[in-house]
Amino acid sequence: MNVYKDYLISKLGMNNDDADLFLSGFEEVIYKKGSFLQKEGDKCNVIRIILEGCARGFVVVNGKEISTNFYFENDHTYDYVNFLLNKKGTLNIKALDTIRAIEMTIEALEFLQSEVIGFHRMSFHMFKMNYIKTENERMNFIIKSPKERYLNLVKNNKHIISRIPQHQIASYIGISPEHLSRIRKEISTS
Amino acid sequence: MNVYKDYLISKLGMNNDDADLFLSGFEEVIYKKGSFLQKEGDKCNVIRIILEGCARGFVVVNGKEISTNFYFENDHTYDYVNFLLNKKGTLNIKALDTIRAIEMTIEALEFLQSEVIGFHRMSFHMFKMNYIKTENERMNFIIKSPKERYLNLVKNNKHIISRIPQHQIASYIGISPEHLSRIRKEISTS
DNA sequence: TTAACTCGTTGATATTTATCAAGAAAATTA
DNA sequence: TAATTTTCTTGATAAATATCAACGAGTTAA
Repeated sequence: MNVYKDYLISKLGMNNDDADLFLSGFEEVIYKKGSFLQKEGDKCNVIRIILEGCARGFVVVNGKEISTNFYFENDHTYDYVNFLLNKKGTLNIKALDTIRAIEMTIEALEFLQSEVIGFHRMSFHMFKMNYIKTENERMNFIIKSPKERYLNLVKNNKHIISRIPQHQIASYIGISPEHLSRIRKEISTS
Repeated sequence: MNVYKDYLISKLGMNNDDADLFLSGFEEVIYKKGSFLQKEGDKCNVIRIILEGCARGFVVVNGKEISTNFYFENDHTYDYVNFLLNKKGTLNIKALDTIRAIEMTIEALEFLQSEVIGFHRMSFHMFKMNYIKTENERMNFIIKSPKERYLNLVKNNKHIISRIPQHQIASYIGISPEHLSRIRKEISTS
């Protein structure tokens, strides 16, 4: 967990003791490549942070898997929307590599948040960062063409380009795998 | 401001005194129809809550105005993403009606949030609700067709359908005004 | 009241994108 | 290594969507 502790301290500004207290609520878990971290219909009652490996969030529409998120080191993987709405999860999350993660029940997290104001602030902060990402992606669907959305990933999300299969990236930016292939060809010959 | 006070108490669970304290930081402002609440490049240093009327957020791309948000009673209209990133606003917000709103500097808000833990929790809560909306819209771009996105508005956002001109709704769901017109025709004859 | 403007619709056409089918290249497994 | 599966590419065609142009109905403003 030390990698994540470093992240809490250096990136999120926690002090050493708070970081230890926060991490004490977690348990380490391994997911094998191809296994599910979460299936559609599961209750979302655990928060999960990836320490190593990456995962893909997807929904199944007309028998096809459509990617909605990718998760990497230090990312949270839980279905926050359905947790907030107290509904069952609608998301599948599958390991693309062997994953090492830490997990805590949401009840434990909420207790920490209510007892230690620093945690509450930190949760809010992490949430804001996540919001910025989501809002930017939403705006990109309104404003940009598929080609521009792809170039945006190339520029700002190299980890997605380098670690995720191309056909899964395609659905993430809202196009077919064939079309993404042609967009890439067009880019490379210009 | 009493309408918004009722909203704070009944919908967001604040008590009477906290609601009064919160509202004491605000000043009431009127915007005439067609005027700008905010222009691209403005510093985002004020939070604004609409009491009456509605407004449209848009960006200009290739000389065309593309709608990115609509704001109604009780909505916040500030450019949160650019505020968080400490950048200049990228959004234009224009009054579609005469608007009555209340405004507070962000510094004043942050002071209240740091002094009164209830405000901090409330801010987080409002933020979460906003996040759910944004994330759902992002997912709709990935998963749903333009027709389905429009039907979704008809079902869940009647205030948008009834109060916003159709060609502005079109860009909001990522299509041309002509295409939305044809989608509507198709729906009405089936 | 007339003139100008906004809004929605429709048709013709061009462009973009999806779908279907096949195969090559790369990675994984037996 | 051979076999299998996954991934990516390409071509042909179909479907979806944008663009351009025109028009009429309402609204707003002079």
